[in-house]
Amino acid sequence: MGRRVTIEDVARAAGVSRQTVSRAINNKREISPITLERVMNAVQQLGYRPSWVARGLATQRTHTIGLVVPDITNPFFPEVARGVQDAARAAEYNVFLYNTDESAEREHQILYSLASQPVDGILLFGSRIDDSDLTTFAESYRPLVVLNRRIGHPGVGMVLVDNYAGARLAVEHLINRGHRHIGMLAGPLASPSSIQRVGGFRAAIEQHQLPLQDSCIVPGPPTLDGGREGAEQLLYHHPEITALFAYNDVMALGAVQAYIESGYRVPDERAVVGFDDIWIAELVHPGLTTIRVNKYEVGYRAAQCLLALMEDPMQCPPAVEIGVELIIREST
Amino acid sequence: MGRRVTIEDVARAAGVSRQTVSRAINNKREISPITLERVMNAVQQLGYRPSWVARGLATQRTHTIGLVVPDITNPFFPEVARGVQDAARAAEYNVFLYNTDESAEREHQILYSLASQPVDGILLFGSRIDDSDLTTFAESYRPLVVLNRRIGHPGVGMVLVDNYAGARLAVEHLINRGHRHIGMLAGPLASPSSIQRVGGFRAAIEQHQLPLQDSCIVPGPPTLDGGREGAEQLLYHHPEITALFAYNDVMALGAVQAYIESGYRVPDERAVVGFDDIWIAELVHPGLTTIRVNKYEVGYRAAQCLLALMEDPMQCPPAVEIGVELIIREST
DNA sequence: TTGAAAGCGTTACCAA
DNA sequence: TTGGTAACGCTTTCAA
Repeated sequence: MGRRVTIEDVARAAGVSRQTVSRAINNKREISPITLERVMNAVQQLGYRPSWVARGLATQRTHTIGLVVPDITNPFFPEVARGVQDAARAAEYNVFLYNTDESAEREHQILYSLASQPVDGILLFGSRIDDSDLTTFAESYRPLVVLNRRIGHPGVGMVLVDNYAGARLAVEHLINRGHRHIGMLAGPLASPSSIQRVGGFRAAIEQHQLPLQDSCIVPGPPTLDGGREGAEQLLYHHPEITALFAYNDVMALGAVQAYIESGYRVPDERAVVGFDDIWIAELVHPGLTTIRVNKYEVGYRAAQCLLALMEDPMQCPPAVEIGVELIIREST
Repeated sequence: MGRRVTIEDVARAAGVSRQTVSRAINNKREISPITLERVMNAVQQLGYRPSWVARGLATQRTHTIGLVVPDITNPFFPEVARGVQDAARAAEYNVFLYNTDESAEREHQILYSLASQPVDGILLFGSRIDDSDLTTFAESYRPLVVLNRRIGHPGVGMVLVDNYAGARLAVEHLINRGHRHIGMLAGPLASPSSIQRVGGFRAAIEQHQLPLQDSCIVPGPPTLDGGREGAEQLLYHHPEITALFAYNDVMALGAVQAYIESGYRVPDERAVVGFDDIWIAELVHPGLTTIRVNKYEVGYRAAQCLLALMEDPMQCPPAVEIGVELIIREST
């Protein structure tokens, strides 16, 4: 292994000062072509690679961002993460990944620990802490971009998926298909996107003057089992419900399973529409009708917003709006 | 925002030296209970959080590992990543995530850049560079754990999925089902796990003295389209083939789609078995017969191995062996 | 265009 | 048990 090659070694080899080496490798142009070449040769020769840690300490910037998601195994997030990575890579940033497991406490821990971590900015997706906590954090902290939350604060960026419109599209589609008793699997109660989707759901139902009891909206974890159990519960308490709008595709898939296991045919007897349009939505049978969200775009644009914010931390960037689209398949 | 609270501020507030503060926050016990308490009070009061960057520069360790995967949107990897994250978190390590896109060149870039990055160790999954490059890298570098490669080098850990046995299990299952003309979708040629799976495939075929032409083994990207195209190609050139063993579940799913679109019934007329047992394998219709790999375990144990290696970088840890299991569903 | 000196915030080493 | 001083490897500031 040997000792690390430092800027000092390069300086000595090239017969210049450390500072000159620094200028050379950072493309400052207050340097003569001849010295530049000499330095670069020495860099090559010695295989010098500047230390990001030392540089980070000197500049107070580490070229690193933290990506916080509920759970990377939730199929919504890998694509988002991919978008983030690609945007980050283009700007030569590294990405730390953290999972909160939908736990506000865990999220707190991570956010708190990130304060001493070498990150220049944070991407917070699927946040479960409450608004006041988040604002406090934003105030004491560096640039931050949040998903599906309105935080009007300098240095904080927002990416907003049009959950409300998406939910309405879903419900109206079900109504068009002739359903009059529609339930909802609401997902995690603490999730802003859940609140927004429930809002759109209610609005559409009311607008069409359909019956709606609160007990027709059941919360649950955004997982296959969460969807299955929610559907079973509704089947038991509200057998009149013939169609379900699910918080996300995974829950929708669970619901379809529950229906089929209970002997119902989908879509003939029971219909289900999901949200997100994860890649398997078109592979399963019946194909899942859903609201498409461009997940890669969510990640990519969030990262871009963060990068801009890190350039100028005091700005209030406009919210990044992500549109949605109804994708009709066989489950409705 | 204000200026950062440093160890100096704490020292002043507590009326001790920086060194004493350092001892206090690092739980060294060469410190009297009274001073410890005084220091900790000051830490609380000022909201002091040590800087990982400064600490990293001083200790030459950043408590960070780099996780390199081909593509986090390939459904094999989120679970692996999750295992890594959980193991890393337990040891208070951060995880950088990088995607190579199955490109050896890109992998090179990442590995090379990681040399100046603040990581204490690297987890390399789905590597596509050749053995000599990898060995060179391992030599000049810090602890490293690779998946599905035998690199006998101090400081390098190995996690080996039993691809060979898995492939044999798959093929023997197909043979038991009465198939005599079996093809393989081999996945990425440069992938060691592909080579191992092809090896197991050939061995099983030969042992049962079944016919096998090289053209019955077609490579392709490990994606849905890769599987679909591979299956179509085989359908065209080798219509006698009634069963397919696919490099992974995603390709297998693509193959099933291709068959169904071409009017074949699965499993009655054509059978397919995959590899990995990703979560949707049991959701699709027909459910996919596959070889189960505990992906979370792969990540978790790889990370543990790396953590041990970072404690003692010169050891040659035993390879971590990951067993596999045949899961029979409706596609065969 | 170049170089010297002073940080950046921490820990390591040695002396008190 | 404590504190002083010197790293760690780089950039920034200012002077030449």
